[in-house]
Amino acid sequence: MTNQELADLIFPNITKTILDYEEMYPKRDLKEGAKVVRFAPSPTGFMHIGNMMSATINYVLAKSSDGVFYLRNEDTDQSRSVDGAVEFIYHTLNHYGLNPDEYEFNGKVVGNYGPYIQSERIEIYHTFIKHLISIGRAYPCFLTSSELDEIREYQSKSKKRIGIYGRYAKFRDVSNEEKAERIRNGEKFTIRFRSEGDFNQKFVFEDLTKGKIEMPLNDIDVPIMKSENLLPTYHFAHVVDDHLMRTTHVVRGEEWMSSIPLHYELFKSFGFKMPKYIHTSLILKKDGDTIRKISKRKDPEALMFYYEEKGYPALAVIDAVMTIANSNFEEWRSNHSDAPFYEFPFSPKKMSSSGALFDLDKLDNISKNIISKMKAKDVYQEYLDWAKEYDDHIYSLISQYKEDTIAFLNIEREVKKPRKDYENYSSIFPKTWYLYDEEWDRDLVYDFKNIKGKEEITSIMTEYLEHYYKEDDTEEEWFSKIKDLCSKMGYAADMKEFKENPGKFKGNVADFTTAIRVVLTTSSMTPNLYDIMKIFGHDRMIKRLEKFEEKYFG
RNA sequence: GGUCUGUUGGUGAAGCGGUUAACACAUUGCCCUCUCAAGGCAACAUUCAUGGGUUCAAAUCCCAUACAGAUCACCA
Repeated sequence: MTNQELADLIFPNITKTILDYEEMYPKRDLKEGAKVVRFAPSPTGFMHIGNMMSATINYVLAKSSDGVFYLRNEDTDQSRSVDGAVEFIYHTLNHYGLNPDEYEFNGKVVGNYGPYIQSERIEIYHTFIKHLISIGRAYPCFLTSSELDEIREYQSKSKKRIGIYGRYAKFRDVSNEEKAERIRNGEKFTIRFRSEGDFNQKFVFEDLTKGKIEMPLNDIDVPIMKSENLLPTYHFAHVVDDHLMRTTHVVRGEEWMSSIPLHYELFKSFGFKMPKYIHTSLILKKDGDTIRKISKRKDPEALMFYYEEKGYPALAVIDAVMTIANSNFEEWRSNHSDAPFYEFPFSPKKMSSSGALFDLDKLDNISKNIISKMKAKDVYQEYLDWAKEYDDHIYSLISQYKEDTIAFLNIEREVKKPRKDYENYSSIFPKTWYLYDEEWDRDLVYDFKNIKGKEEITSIMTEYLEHYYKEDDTEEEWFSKIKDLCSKMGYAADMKEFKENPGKFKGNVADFTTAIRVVLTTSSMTPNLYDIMKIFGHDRMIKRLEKFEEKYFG
């Protein structure tokens, strides 16, 4: 029995040839140097920061070369697939502006190289497997899982290399007649690649970030098709898909590095050119004294949900990821503060070859800078969008007090050196709640620092409101009045004077304004008092004073 | 155990045979200041995992050791 006959027996319904697919998916007509890249997650878990980094790098590579960025759903492991994972991937790419040029979602296919969902490509895989069987480079293998276990156990006990190779590849040289017989008897089988490599020979592989690496040739007969669902394994799908979709650059995690010898041989067996590879190092996490791979279970910040829930601006997350990917991104960013991130000249060579810790402090810093440069109304809008999704109470408050909220967010904004108070939208409310009258029902804690004596505080406030406050004072007028009243009541209006002679005064301007500030906000740490008073206006200040008296005088 | 990769301060890192070992974040201190935030100025690795070697000269080249990580599934 010939190999071709065996192939026909296994795949009787496959009539196309690999040449048919070559014609169906011709070389892409792109300009010289254009990169074709893909983001190819498997829906076995939710999108995490490592995926995000890979997607971002892919996007930059495609955009900066006028290439193509496509999305491929690697769903060949259907038993482990997680509900909602696919939706979340689309949502996340969209949220961060990493929209693919080609994709397939909810029955809609965009692009000429699909299907973009692996489970829909089964006929293609079978055609390619059939081809391999017909040329003697693949064969059905009837090893059961318990036999496989035995082999593995023996190998590890006797310290031999683990895997189905050489004499362990029991069905490699069994006659086609016997194989056909077993198939006709309904025996389950997997299709294995028939390796021709010699483990003692080396070849040189060039990774775009790690450089030249010497590796042994593959000699393992790996499964390329699973017996259960007849879907290909990752390795085989990678070769077929990235060839047919004309991928030029594969960006994937470092954990794939060690299957390079296999992929190398697989591509060679078809006579296909290998794409270029960028193996990215893992994102690590410091856990006490040890450093380990970031974990979806232990580290909330590993999953992309975290950043949306906290309300980080999408750009901040992208910039933080880019900073890890290429450390010179930061410098570029400071010189091109308004340029889209994909204009950054990303270089795979500049990627760190050791794993990086994802630094949340750094993210906060990047994010504070980004938010500080936004216009108040834009901050408000994003804050509102965030609240709508995650906090009904805040949402209704800030909708109701839109003008006040924007005015508050505008304090010391749009100046050369704007305030950097907020690292994300969830951190705004804890710092601004006192703006809203409704919030003053809570158990109030006033933090007065140096000013002691509630009568003193009340008289400062009363005095100020009755005789000094004027709605349309400029900031200069306002402050000189504060100083006047301040010295009239025995406080030093001038800080230097106070420092030279502290014993002469009850306190200084700072203490004096603290009293006002805390009555109005309960906090000694707020933005510019003048601006806050402007927002409040006379009546609300009176109300705040009443609140204060209620609390301390009953 | 096999195969690969990596190791520069608290973190991310620059560095590519001769540098006071950049820069950013964090931290600390001072200044400025109505508080805060910001800003300004400082401090923070005598040393580049360790041990050898090459060299007039090494974080940079070579070798060994240690440690860390990845992988060795009909998971991706």
